[in-house]
Amino acid sequence: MGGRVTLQDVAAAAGVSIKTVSNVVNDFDRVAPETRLRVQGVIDDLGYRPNLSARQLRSGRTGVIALAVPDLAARYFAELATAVIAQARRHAMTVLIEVTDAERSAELAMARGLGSTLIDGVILSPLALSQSDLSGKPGRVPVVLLGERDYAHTFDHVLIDNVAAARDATAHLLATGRKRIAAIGAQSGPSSATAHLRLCGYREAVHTAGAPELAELVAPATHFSPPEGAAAMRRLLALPEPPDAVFCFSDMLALGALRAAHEAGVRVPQDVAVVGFDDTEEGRYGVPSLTSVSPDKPEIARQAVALLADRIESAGSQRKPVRTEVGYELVVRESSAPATETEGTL
Amino acid sequence: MGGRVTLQDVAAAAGVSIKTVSNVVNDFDRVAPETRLRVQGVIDDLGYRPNLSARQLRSGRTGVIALAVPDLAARYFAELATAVIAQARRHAMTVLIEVTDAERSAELAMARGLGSTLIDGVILSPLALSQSDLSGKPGRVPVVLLGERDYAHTFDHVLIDNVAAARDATAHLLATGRKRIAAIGAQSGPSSATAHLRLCGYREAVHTAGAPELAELVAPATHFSPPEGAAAMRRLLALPEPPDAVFCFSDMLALGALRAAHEAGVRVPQDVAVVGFDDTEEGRYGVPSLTSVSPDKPEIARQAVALLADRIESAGSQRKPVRTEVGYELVVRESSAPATETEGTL
DNA sequence: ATCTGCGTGTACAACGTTGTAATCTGCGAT
DNA sequence: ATCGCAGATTACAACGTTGTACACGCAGAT
Repeated sequence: MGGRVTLQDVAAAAGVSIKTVSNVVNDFDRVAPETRLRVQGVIDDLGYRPNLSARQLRSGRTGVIALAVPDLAARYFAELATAVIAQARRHAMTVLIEVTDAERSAELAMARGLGSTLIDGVILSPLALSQSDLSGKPGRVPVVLLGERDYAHTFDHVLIDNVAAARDATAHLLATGRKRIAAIGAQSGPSSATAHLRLCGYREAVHTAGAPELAELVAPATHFSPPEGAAAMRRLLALPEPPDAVFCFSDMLALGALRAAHEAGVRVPQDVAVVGFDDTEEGRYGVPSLTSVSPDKPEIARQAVALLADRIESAGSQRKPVRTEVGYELVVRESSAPATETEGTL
Repeated sequence: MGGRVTLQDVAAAAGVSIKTVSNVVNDFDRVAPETRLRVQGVIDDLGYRPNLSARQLRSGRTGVIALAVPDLAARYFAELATAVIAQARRHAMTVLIEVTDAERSAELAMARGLGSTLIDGVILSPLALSQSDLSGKPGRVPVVLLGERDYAHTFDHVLIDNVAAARDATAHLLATGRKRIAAIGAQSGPSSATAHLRLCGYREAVHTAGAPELAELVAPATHFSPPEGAAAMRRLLALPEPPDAVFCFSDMLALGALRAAHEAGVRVPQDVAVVGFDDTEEGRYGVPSLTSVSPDKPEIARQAVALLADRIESAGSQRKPVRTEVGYELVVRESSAPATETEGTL
């Protein structure tokens, strides 16, 4: 089993030429059924496995795609990665995961197709990239972007309607009778498409409801992490008139916020309702369980891999970039239940 | 920038032979300083990047290692993966992540070095593999195992002392005055090394303290997931004499247990203390925050990558497999605070 | 002036695969 | 019997890289 078996070896053992074996392996049609059977037998016996390097060298393909995410430890991306790996398998592709640490340079490098030469394409989840970073020429390899607005139609692109989702989440809080809705996760600068879109949705909902939009209720966060969420929540709770609901731009922020509320002796959802974004498993099993916007991750993965695979197949053909929108859902759990109904739960 | 630049192109532009460029790229010594400088300049100008496929085809290396984990969405592995990626970068290697879904066949395939031919080596975190599965011949590629007992010294191997860690965790609960300590996460069958070791540690501690060891207090769990933890906790709480402390074999189990306790109106840590294992971030930000055994993940990653890199470098040389033990720490948080001290916190 | 030797640089082959084009076989049609 | 033809198989080259072996030029030694 140890030493590599090559086409050469199989060919010798089967008494045919290398190319015939290659044809069998690749399921080409110009092979007589009986030959095919015999060769296949030898392949199985010897345990032949094609050398991907040689294959790529010849054909330009490796069957490996890269998934570039800001942070793998962020549950959302771990779940997304799992979904992408599963989808890639269905396309007979392997996934190489890159962690960009949300650094602009790293994301840019991936978008340009640098990184490993081994990859056929990239699925990139940009956090730090601005629109102008990507508007330029596409790089060496096919790229599919995830989760942002369409970057000047330069790349294929899978996203959810962040504005609508944020609006729905905020509207839900208003519908449960909350009046002072805060937002956690605002980010300034051009590099923060996601945060910006969610903030827009939040504002739209607040505006539609005729509620006052107070600058003091919009809390910034540099990272979408629990510590940032906790810090922001502490600031909000320290206000003279604290909010009675908080819409967090990610579940990690929300978990931090829950934590801060707990420490401050503020009850969730009785005193303040909390809604997150991403619907990660830790939110589902938090105490209280977290209401959250749930993007359809499997569908995102399916679309992204399909688009990338298509782009790879038809290399050269100049298909126009596609923008695919994927659904989401607001999953209501304890953290935003109307104050009256929840008393009994405890 | 689009079309690939090859050694050929650089050589032509610099007026030297292909091999000389290759020598510059690989930092060989048979190149005159001035030539080196000139060639390097052209390389930079043209943006040459070596084709890894061709390189491997020739030299047998890709600079890509695989990390095979049971489940990427499990926070522990996501954090571990992040650490491994960081370490690999320091060795100029890229990481390809495989998800085995804790399936024996998939783990076995990785251990045998199947999967992609592109990889130079594998770091495998086995869950379902039994000792005998691995005792056989090592496969095609170097393999480093994580987190289990030493498999018959066939492979390099990085682990923490699971028995001691579990013993410490349990002893900690006993030290805070708990009497009836339950365990969640027991698994039967030969394929469950981790669970088995942690159960041993738990038993040792209970035994040492002279406490009665009750079979009813040991709850099994097929997966280390929140739902399983919650189900187990519900069963324990339904006992005529429920436990006053629970040692969970993973943080995910513990989070489920916390959840179940909350739903049952049982207070943590006042009524029942909970300790987890893995020290994942969601445990740290849970309510209450989770006491947990914290393996030194960065060190695990460092050792594993170093061992693998060494094994790859010295291919052929028959260095004996190494067993490296890495430290851990019990991080005490709210979920196991002595009942008296915590009253004020709420 | 020739030889030796060292410091540089180069030609060639090979890694395992696949696309192209050529060859071979057998069979029906002429 | 010969030709043509289609199906089946094969030879060859090439992908980009690196190890081996050799060639070149120039110094100092003979």
